[in-house]
Amino acid sequence: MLVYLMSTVELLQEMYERLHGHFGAQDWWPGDSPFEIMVGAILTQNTNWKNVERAIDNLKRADVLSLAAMSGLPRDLLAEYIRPAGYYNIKAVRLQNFFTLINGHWDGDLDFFLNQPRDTLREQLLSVKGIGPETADSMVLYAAGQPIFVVDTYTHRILTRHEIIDESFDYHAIQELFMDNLEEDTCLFNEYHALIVQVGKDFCKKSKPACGYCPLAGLNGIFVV
DNA sequence: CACCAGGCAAGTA
DNA sequence: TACTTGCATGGT
Repeated sequence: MLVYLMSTVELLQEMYERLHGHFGAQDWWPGDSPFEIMVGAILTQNTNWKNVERAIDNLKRADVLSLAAMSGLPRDLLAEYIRPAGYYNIKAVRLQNFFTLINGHWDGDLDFFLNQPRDTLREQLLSVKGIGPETADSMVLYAAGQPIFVVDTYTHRILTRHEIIDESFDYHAIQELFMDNLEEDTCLFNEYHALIVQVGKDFCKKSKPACGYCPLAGLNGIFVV
């Protein structure tokens, strides 16, 4: 009997096709402007998106959802607006650190900032205290529209449960796995990450490995119980 | 009631 | 280097 093992390229393509076939296009990121997307990226850290929407809505109703307006807010007031997103004191500081980068080094010109070469842009974002790899990559991909693969906890959990990687793979290793084996395509990376989040929410919760009806069941020959 | 959500940084050993 | 902890609201 002949056993055929998929290559990594085929595996990641198969995974994408299954997810896209099951969930359809996700059309991320929900946000009306690059600035809103970047604010949302900081607010959604370890936080349900629904709560982020409440915070964004507060900012919109106060008519301060712009770089100029938000930069001028005292920290306490900013924290009050974003309270529903949780961690509001820390996130207020993180937002202000981000504003300082754009205003200080780029004279408040967000479009110019976002049009830098990808790796330079990523480095600048990572230099901000409060912007880590996932937040930076979310901004690069969804606000700047430049091709980079966003990794999150669901990505790590799904890949380990299907024995595509072992526990030791860190953020960068997982990112390389996708980027070395897929076409460097903004639209593909955009959809792929969004689909992973969706299948994670529905089928791959931390304490509920109920993947019986999961669209990824049997991927890589592994039927997760 | 416990647990989780589209992380990150600082502290400890 | 490799864990652990603080941050905090709102939903299930």
